[in-house]
Amino acid sequence: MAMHQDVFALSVLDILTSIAERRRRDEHLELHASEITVERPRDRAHGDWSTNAAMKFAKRLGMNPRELAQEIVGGLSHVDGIASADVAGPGFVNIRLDTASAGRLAKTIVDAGPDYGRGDAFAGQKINLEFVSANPTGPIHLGGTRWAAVGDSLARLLSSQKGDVTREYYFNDHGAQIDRFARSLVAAHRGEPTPEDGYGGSYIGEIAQRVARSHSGEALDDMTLEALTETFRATGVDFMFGDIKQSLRDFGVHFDVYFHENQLHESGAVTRAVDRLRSLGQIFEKDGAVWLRTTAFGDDKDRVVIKSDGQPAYVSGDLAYYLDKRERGFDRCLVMLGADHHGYVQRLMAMCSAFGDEPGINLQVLIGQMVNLVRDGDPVRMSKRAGTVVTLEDLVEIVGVDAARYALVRSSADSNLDIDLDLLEKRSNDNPVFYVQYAHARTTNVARRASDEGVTRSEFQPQLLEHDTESALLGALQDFPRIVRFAAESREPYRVAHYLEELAGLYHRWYGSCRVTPLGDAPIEPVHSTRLWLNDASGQVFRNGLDLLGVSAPERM
RNA sequence: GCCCGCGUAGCUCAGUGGAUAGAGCGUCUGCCUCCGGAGCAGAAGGUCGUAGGUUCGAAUCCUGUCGCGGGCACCA
Repeated sequence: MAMHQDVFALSVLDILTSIAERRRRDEHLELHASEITVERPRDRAHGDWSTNAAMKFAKRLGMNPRELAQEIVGGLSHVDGIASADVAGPGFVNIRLDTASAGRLAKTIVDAGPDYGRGDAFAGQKINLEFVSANPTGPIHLGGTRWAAVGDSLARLLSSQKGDVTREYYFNDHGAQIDRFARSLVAAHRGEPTPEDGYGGSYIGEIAQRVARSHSGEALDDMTLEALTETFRATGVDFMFGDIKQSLRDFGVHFDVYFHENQLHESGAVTRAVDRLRSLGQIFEKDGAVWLRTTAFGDDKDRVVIKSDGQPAYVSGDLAYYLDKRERGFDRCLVMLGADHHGYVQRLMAMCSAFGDEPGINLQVLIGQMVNLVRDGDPVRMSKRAGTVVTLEDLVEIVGVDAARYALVRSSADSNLDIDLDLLEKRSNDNPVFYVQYAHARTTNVARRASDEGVTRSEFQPQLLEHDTESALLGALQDFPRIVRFAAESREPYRVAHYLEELAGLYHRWYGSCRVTPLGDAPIEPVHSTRLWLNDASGQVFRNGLDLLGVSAPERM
């Protein structure tokens, strides 16, 4: 498929080079294709493509920008596929495609089908994407839900670019928070109040009952407190984790690997990681503890790896886990963390450097800001099951999977997000996700009607796609592969959602202006079948885009 | 005190140094005699927190400052 953008950039480069040679100023000039940007103008009235090359290079060529722009226009007017080029404003060059050249895209997309938008930007890369990783001490809260939606979508984006992606969940079943969870279960079982540092919420009672039922043949009451706590710990964690997995499945998110922290400690991986760092000269001992010299890599203080009581500190698990991922062959480890863990990032990066790896390449940490549910302008904090936090299940129950995933994935993770339940729940028809889904449903409906009336994709005459709304729609359709690639590279799935909303608007406008089935008894003409190609191409892009977000593309609504 | 993120329309948010700063919702006015009105056309609504700086050009980059959120353990 010819990428107009790239072709035009090369043409501009040729023109600039020949001007430079003519003016014998090439000895002062270094021209690189990467410096020339051919972009979509924000305002479509300015044309299909636009370049600011004249303004950027005017000084270096010793010309004024508009004069240079005029020369570029002269050169571009002979390029294949260009209908016209004009100088505008301070020296922009605006390019307009001829309609046949632009319209051929409709057939290209239909022929490519689900492959339209795929690329190979991440070909050959083995990527580990770790996300959610919520502790099995309670249901997944909203922050984890955001990561489930964003992480799953990011995995789809990276895969669409030929990345070899493994989705991984780090199951933290080792530390003190599990002890508190176990004590809370035991207290609930015995009808005692929740321990001061324990977990509240009705789910604790539920899990405690399920644990008791599953051990009904055994004499729980005769056990020592220690044995009882051990029983509730092991079985309770299993139940809790089963619930979490079920919630994620219901949310449409699956993981390839559930990695248990326990196995790092049991397999000696922690010791091996420390030994490795020691041999690299990054370890020292002080006050009876074993330290990692993270200050050598920008951390604000050194970190304890093995505490003076001989127990491994929390970091040691991450050291071992990272080394394990690298040994499993992942060149790129992506880790998604909530904003409440962002203080940890510098430490992780220092750790990566200590192993001799490159932070930002071999290890990248993505931080997501907090999510709040809001109703009537006030934060919603109560959950039926968990008491003080809102959970994934709560959100899905209220608004459904599609609306929940879409709302969480459509904003940049860098922003604190307030989700308005009034909007998602009461007026769900006006929700952006429905706007996009309806556009898709409309494409299938138009195709159905066309088929009933005898309009088929028998003819394709792209020069007939000449309406303003058609060139705007084609322009957006052509952007899709670029958007997908950019979203994957910047790890920002929300860009796909933003794009789809824009595309939906353009499609609806086109629908209002251009008919696929003729009015009344009017005959079926080539323009109708050609428009059916455009309609079906639009539907295909909606499907491909929604699929990248993990949101369904219904045929009827 | 130090570190990270964010301050853009009434609300929720886009805006990859470019042209008149955008979308959805909300408000107001039109459009169902034919492919689904969950739609379209139009109106109103902005000191891009604030003060400087860099640049031909700044919402965007830099510095200060104010506000909001989050974090600063031999806890996990």
